[in-house]
Amino acid sequence: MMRSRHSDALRAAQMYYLQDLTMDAIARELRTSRSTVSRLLSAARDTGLVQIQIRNPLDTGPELESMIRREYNVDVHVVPVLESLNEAETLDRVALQAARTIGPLVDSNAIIGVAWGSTLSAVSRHLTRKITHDTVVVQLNGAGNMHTTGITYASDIMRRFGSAYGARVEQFPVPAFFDHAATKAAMWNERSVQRILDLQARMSIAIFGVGSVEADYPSHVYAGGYLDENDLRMLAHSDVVGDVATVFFRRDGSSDGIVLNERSTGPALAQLRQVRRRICVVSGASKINGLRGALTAGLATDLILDEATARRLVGFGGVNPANG
Amino acid sequence: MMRSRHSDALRAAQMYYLQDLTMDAIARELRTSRSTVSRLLSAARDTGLVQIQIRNPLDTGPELESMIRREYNVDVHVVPVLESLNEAETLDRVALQAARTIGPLVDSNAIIGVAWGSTLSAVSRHLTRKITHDTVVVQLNGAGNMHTTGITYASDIMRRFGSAYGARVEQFPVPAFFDHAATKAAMWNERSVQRILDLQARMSIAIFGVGSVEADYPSHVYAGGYLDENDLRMLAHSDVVGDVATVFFRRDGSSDGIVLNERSTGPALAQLRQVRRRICVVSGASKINGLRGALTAGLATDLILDEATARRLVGFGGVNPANG
DNA sequence: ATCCATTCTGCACGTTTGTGCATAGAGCTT
DNA sequence: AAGCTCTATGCACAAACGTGCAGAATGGAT
Repeated sequence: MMRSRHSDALRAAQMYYLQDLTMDAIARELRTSRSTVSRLLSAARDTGLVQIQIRNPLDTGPELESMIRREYNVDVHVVPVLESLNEAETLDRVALQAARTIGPLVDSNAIIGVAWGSTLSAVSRHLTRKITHDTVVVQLNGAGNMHTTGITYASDIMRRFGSAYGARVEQFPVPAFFDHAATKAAMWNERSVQRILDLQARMSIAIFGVGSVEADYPSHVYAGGYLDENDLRMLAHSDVVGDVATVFFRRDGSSDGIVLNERSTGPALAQLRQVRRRICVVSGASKINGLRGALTAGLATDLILDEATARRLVGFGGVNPANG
Repeated sequence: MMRSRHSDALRAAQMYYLQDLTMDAIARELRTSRSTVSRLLSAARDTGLVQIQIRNPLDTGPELESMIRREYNVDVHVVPVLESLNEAETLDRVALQAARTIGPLVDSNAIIGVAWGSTLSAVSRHLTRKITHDTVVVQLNGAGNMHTTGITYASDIMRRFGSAYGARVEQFPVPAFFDHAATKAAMWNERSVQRILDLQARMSIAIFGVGSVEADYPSHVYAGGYLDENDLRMLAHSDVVGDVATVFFRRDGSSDGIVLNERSTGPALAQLRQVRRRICVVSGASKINGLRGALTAGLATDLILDEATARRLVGFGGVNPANG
């Protein structure tokens, strides 16, 4: 019969996770083999039928988390990672845990704003499926640059989000930065663009990393041909420490008077702050300055980051980064 | 150091459930043995650090559930149970799954109304701990009868709820039924009683079973010395099919004119319906008539019941009970 | 300092679970 | 119906896991 696959997975999950039966016992009840049950359960996890959450009671959590929470008024998820791991492995584990953490927050009718970048790309590879309805994934900022339209790169990320949650995907086919602010103004009056802007204005969840000017290996934005020498010099003179979705800010969280933002296609910081749930994912301690700025700017409601970075964020463990 | 126990459990849980590391790998990172990690994880589950939920996508669930959902407008959790199990084993498995299902719904600042009875007693034995703050567990109806004050029986249930969620427990030290409605009216003006009534009025969650007049082995209420022959005769003449928290109702969900209710200490059905989340737990197909009435009366927002009963509820599988 | 009681730990063993592979079955085409 | 492809199943083995037990560690009490 057709009922089998999905419905058996549901039954198996209930019996396994809620009634503590062994797979063997479940196999007998479902009249199948134990290995099938094992696979049913694994399917149940992969499709989001089983949701596993770790909730750490806010006040009893480790010192580190509560310090960050207090200082920046943000929900922190510190990802335990051995300090000996290299950047790539760390990113992978942060991304995996971020994906698992995000899953339960996504619900039907959500409008999910997604940025792009190496962090988001890693996260998008680890998303677990979850069946939702009328969910929309909308791209936060353009991805084109002087060399490519950026569409494939950014759209891979978007597509993964979309298929994980069964959501409609709305791409934003513009460059990351316009050459002229006037072009942006013109485009922003196009109805095709306004549809996207309207979705962004109604986002219920935003997911993004941070770019940091001083990062060891600089974010895409600062190295990938998005900005010319003029731009970079201008950034240096504006005390910019980092960006979120290609919108720049200073150490104190301010962004007024940064001319590059007038040509950027990301949502203004003030608009981003309107979003109910703003999830920032950070891996790698070298992003610390950008992260500090983003948090000071109040851009995130939830922060997922690796342990080493968390430690540096509150100032102990590791070299305290020079800052000017 | 002291950080160890709780905080290690948290780290272990994150690494195990969110990063898919093996216990072996976690043991190495935490510099301990694999068996310790196994125990840490089991502690994490027991203390509610790890929350596992089964969410069945509403529209894709098995036919049975959606039929009930449509007909009674209630969130259904059908507990898969072999038909060959006896009543006690079925109750145990329903109760276990109910306890696991309730856990994630309980949050800080909740006011949880709890009824008593064999079902609730079973549920209370299976609750998993979860750390919350300023949560209150309040008894829905008195438990005294002609022979005992009922305090130990009901309070065992209440105490288990209280300690599972770290909640304050408010007992309701009155008989299940007053002999005279006037006594109830007088008591209801007592400030000590009003404190309880006030809590009940502010409940955010109510958890109860149903009593059914025609059950194979009748609920406590109908056999336990709570009602005298007069009362029972009166019930029969009022077409009563069952009760929730010792408040009676008819097959069509109505309860007006049932005089016994004027002497009962449970919350009026209209008041119960005000509660945001009303969880009804039912095990045993013989409660079918009471259950139908309760659902028709709109008493529950969530229904947890065994498969056999669910099947009878929608009319197939098993003898359709005679009704008058 | 010593003793005791309690809790925690690691080992060793048996149990439970994941998975590669060969086979059976389902669905389609001709 | 035969032939094909693609998926689902069960077996068998290896990996991962839970737990009784004995010894180590901890924290009082004397």
